[in-house]
Amino acid sequence: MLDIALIREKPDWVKERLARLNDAEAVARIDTIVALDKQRRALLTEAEALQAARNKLNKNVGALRGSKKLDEAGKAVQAAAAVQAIDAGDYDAAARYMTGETVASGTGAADSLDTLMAALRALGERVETLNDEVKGVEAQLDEAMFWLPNMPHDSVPVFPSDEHNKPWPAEGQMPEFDFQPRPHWELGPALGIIDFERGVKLAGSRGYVLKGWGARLQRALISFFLDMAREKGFEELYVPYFVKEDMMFGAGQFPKFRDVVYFDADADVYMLPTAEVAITNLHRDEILDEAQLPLYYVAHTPCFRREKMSAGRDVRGIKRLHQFEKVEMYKFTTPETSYAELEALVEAASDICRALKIPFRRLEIVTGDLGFSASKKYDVEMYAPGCNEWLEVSSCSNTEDFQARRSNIKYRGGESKRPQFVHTLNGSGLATPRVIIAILENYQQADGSVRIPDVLRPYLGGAEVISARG
RNA sequence: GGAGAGGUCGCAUAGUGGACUAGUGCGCUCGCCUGGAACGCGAGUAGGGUGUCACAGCCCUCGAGGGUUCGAAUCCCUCCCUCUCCGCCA
Repeated sequence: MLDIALIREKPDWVKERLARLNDAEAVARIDTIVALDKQRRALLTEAEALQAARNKLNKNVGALRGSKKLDEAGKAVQAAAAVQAIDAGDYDAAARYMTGETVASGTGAADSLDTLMAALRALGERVETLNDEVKGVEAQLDEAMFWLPNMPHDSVPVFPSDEHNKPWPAEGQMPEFDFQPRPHWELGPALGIIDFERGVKLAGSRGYVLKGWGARLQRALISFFLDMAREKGFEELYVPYFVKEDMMFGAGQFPKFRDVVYFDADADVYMLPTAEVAITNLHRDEILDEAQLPLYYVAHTPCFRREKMSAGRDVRGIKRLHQFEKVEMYKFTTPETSYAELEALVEAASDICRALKIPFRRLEIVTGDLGFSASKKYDVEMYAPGCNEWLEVSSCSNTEDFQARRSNIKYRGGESKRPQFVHTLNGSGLATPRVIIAILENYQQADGSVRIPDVLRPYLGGAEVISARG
């Protein structure tokens, strides 16, 4: 969510930023938002003035009805005058007649008090009508605001699409083979550690089963990832794998990416497409102390994605799946430190690649490929020689206060008066089974066996090689 | 899943139709007192919206949403959550 006040004050500046995303729809939305905001405030002024009048008159009517100074005839006279004032729109005068502060002249009919009640009822109904109008406009405004993507940081290269994402120089030793390296979709089944046929039998397209060393390798990786993060100060979390709808809005998945998630209509909950959704909302509706920041969290969860948009793409192997495992690192920070924290986050992901001794590179994401929530984003890609691809194993983003606004997460600074929004960052550290692809393809040997990276051996009982013999 | 009790300010509690402009205690902050502290005394102590140069002011929020009423923390309905007991269960 962007700041409505910023849009109100500098619509053209915001448009220019959004234009960098190559998202014409987002830019066009600004005019709609400005108009709705204006309409909302005009209605609100009117509604609140009337509401204030109603509150005051309702309070005074009790005083009039219960007045000991006035007899019935006297009350009728005051009531009649009050009704006249209300009809004329002079609510202050009406209030004074009702308290007896202004003594009315003339006569009052016997039913003047009833007439006054009716006038108050009518006033109440007008307030309700106006409030409904305000709510209607607010709903439209919220809808428009929720569809608006985040603005790119000034440092993000301005290009229209992912073809222009800027790779940094690769790090690590590129593997050299004296044989033709095989892709993982051959190695896995040959080793008996990936079973595609039975996976599809169980779950349909993109289903897979990891067996034996495949399953153990994944479990080892997850433990290793969590340990790496913990050593860097991330607190480990175990979170729900499904969340309520508001959480999906809070993290920026909804409304735009509604069709990528699995939904339990009966319980009205959504399966996580990433742990980021759960962790973002961990501190929803909270005001944190500045002294608590930065907060570092890490969680391992499965991730469920329908991959509707990419039906037919990457159907081979275990690169793009409906279900995969990911260790997610997450930070809540102050605005001052979030960009330094982003660099540290990418380094944390890179350190895992270094420890596994797999060649990797950082990809600087351009404006046209930033996604919905990020202000700035880096991907980390591992090289896979078998399929000759760079595999995205991590994506690290600073969303600035975009998610914090949606989830209402603030902090109170030392001296500062008003709570302000935190910045949130997320980065995979890392995702599997993609890392399994990289291990199989980088560590394969001529006989089809695969060496186990040194750092994982302690997690696998000291084993050094995975071979078809088991 | 069944039966019952409950959800009010950071925490604890009061509040059964208008005086609630939500009281009190604790906690916290500031001041006075003190050589310094404790005690005591005094003041302050939510969030959001609107508005303003900034204040002020006004509006909303007592789990959520509806309803009754001139007026709802308070009465009615629906839902959510928590607790106790029972049943089932890794």
